[in-house]
Amino acid sequence: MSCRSPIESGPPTAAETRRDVAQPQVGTSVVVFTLRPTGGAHPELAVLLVRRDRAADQGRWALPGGWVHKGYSLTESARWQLMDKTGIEPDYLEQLYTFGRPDRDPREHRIAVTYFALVRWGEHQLRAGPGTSAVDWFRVDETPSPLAFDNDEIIDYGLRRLRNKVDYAHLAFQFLQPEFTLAELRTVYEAVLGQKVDPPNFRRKVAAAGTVLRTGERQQGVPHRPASLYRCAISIDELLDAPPA
Amino acid sequence: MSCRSPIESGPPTAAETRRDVAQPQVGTSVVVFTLRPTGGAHPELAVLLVRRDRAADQGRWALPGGWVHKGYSLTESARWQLMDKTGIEPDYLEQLYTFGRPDRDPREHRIAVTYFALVRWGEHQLRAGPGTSAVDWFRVDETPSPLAFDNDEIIDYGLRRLRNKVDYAHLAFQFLQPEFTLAELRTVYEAVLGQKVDPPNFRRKVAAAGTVLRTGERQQGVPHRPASLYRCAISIDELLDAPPA
DNA sequence: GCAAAAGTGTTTGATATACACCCATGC
DNA sequence: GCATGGGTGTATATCAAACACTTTTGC
Repeated sequence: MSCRSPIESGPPTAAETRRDVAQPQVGTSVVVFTLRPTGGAHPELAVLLVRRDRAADQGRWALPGGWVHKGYSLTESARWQLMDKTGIEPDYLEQLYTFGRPDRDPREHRIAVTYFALVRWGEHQLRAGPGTSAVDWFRVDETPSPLAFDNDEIIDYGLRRLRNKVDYAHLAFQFLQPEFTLAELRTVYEAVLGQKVDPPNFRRKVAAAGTVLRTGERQQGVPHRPASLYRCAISIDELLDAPPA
Repeated sequence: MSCRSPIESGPPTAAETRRDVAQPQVGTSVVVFTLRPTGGAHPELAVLLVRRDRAADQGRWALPGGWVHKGYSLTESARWQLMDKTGIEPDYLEQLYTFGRPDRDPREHRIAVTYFALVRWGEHQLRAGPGTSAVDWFRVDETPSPLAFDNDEIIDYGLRRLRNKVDYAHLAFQFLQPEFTLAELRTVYEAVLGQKVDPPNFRRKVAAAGTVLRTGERQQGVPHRPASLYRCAISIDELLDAPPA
């Protein structure tokens, strides 16, 4: 218990500035979330996993990803690897964290630049790509344990980020159609946060934030008073992956 | 203005999963902040830069950093490169973001895993390391413009992160001795946030947060009522670089 | 009318801010 | 005493939560 420094481990090897020494491999991994209908009124938060077809944790489920190639940005790499391995092209993609412990992959030192992505349920056709024997969605609290490598840790972190950002930022729209009711928006919050939200207070909150606009249209064919429809009032470009804003 | 997707750029080349294609180089860069006394009552926030001695933006000031070597974690790499290039061994080191646009370095595609670090003024001896002709501190709002590569952008992001975390987390202690007065702690906040803070309210805020403890000792030799001394009540281990907590 | 969910209003408490005021020390 | 900053108290505004209540639709 101290506020001072615990200097860790020992000094490095001899030549530290030489660039001819071997570097770790670099890859991307993506935590893709979606909101899956349950039949009931409460959709559930699900994460996308692929079943590994190759050595090192073969048969285990893992996050989709792949290598980073020279000449392509990290975002491009993540997007393309995700498309290649799973068939999914996400609208929203944001960098999470970069994992680089030498022992996180048993074969060799491999750095993972991780992303998290949000997609609407049903808009994407799953297709298992090279190196994977299956692709599927799993409830975030029911992933097949243990996942490959340090992927449990990465999902935990992605989930934490999603929960932190959903109310202050405007990620919830990524799970909905362009027009939606406030009740639908609220169920997104509830599924992400894992708890009930008071409808009247939620209404005031989003109204005060100014992130939604009434379209003037109303819901139709429901066995109760029809709700007003809304659109999001902000551009996705305002919150895309750029970390420096 | 849309909440839907702007799919960017084109598809990748042919074989996406081959690992024998060239990968970008991987390095770390560190944004080191300190609180530098000014003679007056208000210390100023300063950032550490090195003058580049080699090709590609030679002569420009840049963030200290270097390559990542196989077998060492990213945190270790950042810490060692910082020690090697500047002589500084920071207590607090936290990952910021990973920059990887292919054009961020004119020579070749190079990924930068960036960190930010906090050190106490006067505790470290600056020493220019290999590849650098000088090391020095600069006020955050008076860095020699333009810095090398995309380093201005990286510093902006680090500063934003520091400002966001200083009040809710407990980074301010990293700028102070183990025992300090609340006035000293307040000047840290003021220097980081760039604005005045009301002393009575600040006192209540930190008291309510429970992040400080009275030592029972008091200031001595000041030409006014002596202030109580405090220690931080939390371990640095609780907030070190681990992103997943 | 009744059920069900939309939508409005009100009360309450917690929290942030502004600022008046007293306290303890060196000179 | 007086100046200076340490430290306390208090009034106000703002915001969040809880919940009673009214409205509008299908049946």
